[in-house]
Amino acid sequence: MELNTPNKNQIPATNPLSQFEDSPVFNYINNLSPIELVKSMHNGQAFNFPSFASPLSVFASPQLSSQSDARSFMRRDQFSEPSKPELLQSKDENDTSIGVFEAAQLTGLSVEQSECSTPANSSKGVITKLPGEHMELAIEEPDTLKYYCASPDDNIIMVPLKAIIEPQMAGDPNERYCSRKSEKDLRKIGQTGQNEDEAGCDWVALISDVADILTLEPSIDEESAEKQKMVDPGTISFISNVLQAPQDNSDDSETSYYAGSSQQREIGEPGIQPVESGEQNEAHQTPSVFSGTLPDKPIVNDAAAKVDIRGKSYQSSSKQHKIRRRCLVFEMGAHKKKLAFESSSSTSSQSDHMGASIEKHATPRTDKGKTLSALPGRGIGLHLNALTATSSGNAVKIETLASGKQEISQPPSPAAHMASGLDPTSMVVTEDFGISSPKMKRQKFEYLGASSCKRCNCKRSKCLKLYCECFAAGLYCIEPCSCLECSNNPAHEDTVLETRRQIESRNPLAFAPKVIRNSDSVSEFGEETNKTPASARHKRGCNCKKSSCLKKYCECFQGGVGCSSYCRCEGCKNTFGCKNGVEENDLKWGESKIHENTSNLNLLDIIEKGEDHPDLMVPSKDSRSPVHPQIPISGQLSGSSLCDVGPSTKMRPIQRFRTNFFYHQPKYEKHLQVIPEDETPEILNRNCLPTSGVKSVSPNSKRVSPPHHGFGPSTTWRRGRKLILRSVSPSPSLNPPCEQ
DNA sequence: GAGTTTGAAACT
DNA sequence: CAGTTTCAAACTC
Repeated sequence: MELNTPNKNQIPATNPLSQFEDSPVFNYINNLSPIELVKSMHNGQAFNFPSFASPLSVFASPQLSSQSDARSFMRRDQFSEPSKPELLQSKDENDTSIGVFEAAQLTGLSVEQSECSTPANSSKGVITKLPGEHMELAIEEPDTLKYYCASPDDNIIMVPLKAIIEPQMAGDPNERYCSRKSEKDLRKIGQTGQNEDEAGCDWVALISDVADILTLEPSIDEESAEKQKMVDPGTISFISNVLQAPQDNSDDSETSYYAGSSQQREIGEPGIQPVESGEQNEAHQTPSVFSGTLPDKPIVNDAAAKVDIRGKSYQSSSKQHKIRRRCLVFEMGAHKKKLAFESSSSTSSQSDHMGASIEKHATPRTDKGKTLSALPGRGIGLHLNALTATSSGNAVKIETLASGKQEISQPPSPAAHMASGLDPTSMVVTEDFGISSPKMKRQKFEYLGASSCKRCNCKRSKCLKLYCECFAAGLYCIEPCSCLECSNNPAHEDTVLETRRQIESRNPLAFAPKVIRNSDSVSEFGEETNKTPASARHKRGCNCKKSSCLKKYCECFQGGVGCSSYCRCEGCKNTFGCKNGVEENDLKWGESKIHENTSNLNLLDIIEKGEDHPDLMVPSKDSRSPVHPQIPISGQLSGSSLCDVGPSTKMRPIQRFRTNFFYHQPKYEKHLQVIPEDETPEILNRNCLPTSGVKSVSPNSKRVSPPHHGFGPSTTWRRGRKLILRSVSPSPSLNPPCEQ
């Protein structure tokens, strides 16, 4: 996060941005969210993440607003000549700093692209290239956003933002160089707080890649674009689109997949070639990773744009639906790690953390029915959900297979670490398709406990129910699966999507990560919950009766998290600590012991729920209270808190997003799935209610309902909680670097 | 590998 | 919403 955080002080006085900073717009934006505004803005701005635009849509009528923004963007784009003050002016004119901002950034993308592709004439690049296809693309994005806004699948949207940006920060100098050409312009356009030169460069670079795709790829046919527009959101989210990240420079063309519709486009990006480098790849990885997990279309798009990767993309000759199964597996063993990083051309850039890398897998792998090469070492299964718990700064590795499959490597989440006792730094998440035997299958889950690359064995569900781990993970079944009559495959995509939709309609969180980190939700509010050892928990909690939560029957246990007050388990002996952990930790911090281990009701939990439970923020139909207690009572809300966002969500979409707990999730993690799908907006809105307070517990359900107004005992508790939290020093392993 | 246990998911 | 059934993973032998 540090990297991402723009440091104005570091900006040279001569930096052109300084002028920009003086602008009212800049100030205004800055004021909106003092903390990391820049970052968030950028993140949210990611052009290829239509979902970002969704802030508006999320809170209001996504479609309209999205399009509106888009149009505005287009107009602005035309206006926005890189070097012209007009941009600034337009911003000033613009009522919304954010909306404009986004537009501006989008424009910036175009600009960047133009310049990169045509260095000679940077200023003209934008206009000259916008027409035609580019324009369409720009417009199209909004549409996509629209879908995302409405789709429950949005859950992941926020993730990519940081993911992308941050990696970019460490981007390749070469790339920066390219970006720099237009950097100045970009800054004028989109720069709000990102004054830091390097950051700016990276950011620009990121955009530029996207822009490259948009502008450089003449081959993109309109038809495809149209189809994408038509794509069902659910489809997008479900399908495991994969970014192809060919890293071989030798590859002349790169393929991007518009997974959103399961359709792919082939995009040649010669212009990006120079940029491709290990670092570059690294920078791009993150997005890629998320793309796989997230609602696809936007991300994929982005991924395609960003991921200049080597490795052959999985292309379909006839725009077939490209669906790939993605699996995340922790690969244990140093050699694996080494492989992962060495193979990637980029090992380097991320100074303090393992570099993310995209590597092409030498051994071709294929989708179900084809031979898969086994990876060396023993893999630890990591469900996508597991990513949610990953601490920021951890390297993410995406391994793109020749067949189009991707491997995503990522250090295990804290929870996983806790569960496994493994050194986070020694682990790499790798997709391992080679594990097919039951033994191996089990091994996958050994440490993380999170579901990982699933290989189901369904016999009656056709792999279209949540019983099926593949389906539940949003993956198509692949060869290693032993399922019968499987319908969870590209051939039945429609069915799969429809089923998914149905399930989501029943339970919007059905495909959400089962394990979430508390810190995610709370960080927003200035809490340090993530510093609590037991910072992860199961979304719904378990209901174990006989396993004492000590076996993998228990989802909490399996997920490597402790049981929480959400659990209805009996005789819980979960060693990961949540229930116990909370108690213990709190006690350590001086809080009086309030609850029993197995107690279903405990004030700490209640409090914790109120503060830490993103998952509490569930759809209205969920019995759990969505109200976030912290806001009203604590009075500690940061300026960026949800409440602060204020009524003008429209005006400040990004800000609003920023306040979203998702947004604050550590860079590479939670976003992927932690982000609840549609409910996010609702949640946020509710959270803003000033009346929300500490939740009351229902003995039976262990669910809490928000007290209405009033600072009763709950307030006290809450306060106690806060005090405790403040006094506690974060656990390094669990605490991602402070974003600030 | 077969059978049992377990608890989530689905159903009523 | 609670109780029951179905299901497949986890587990045991």
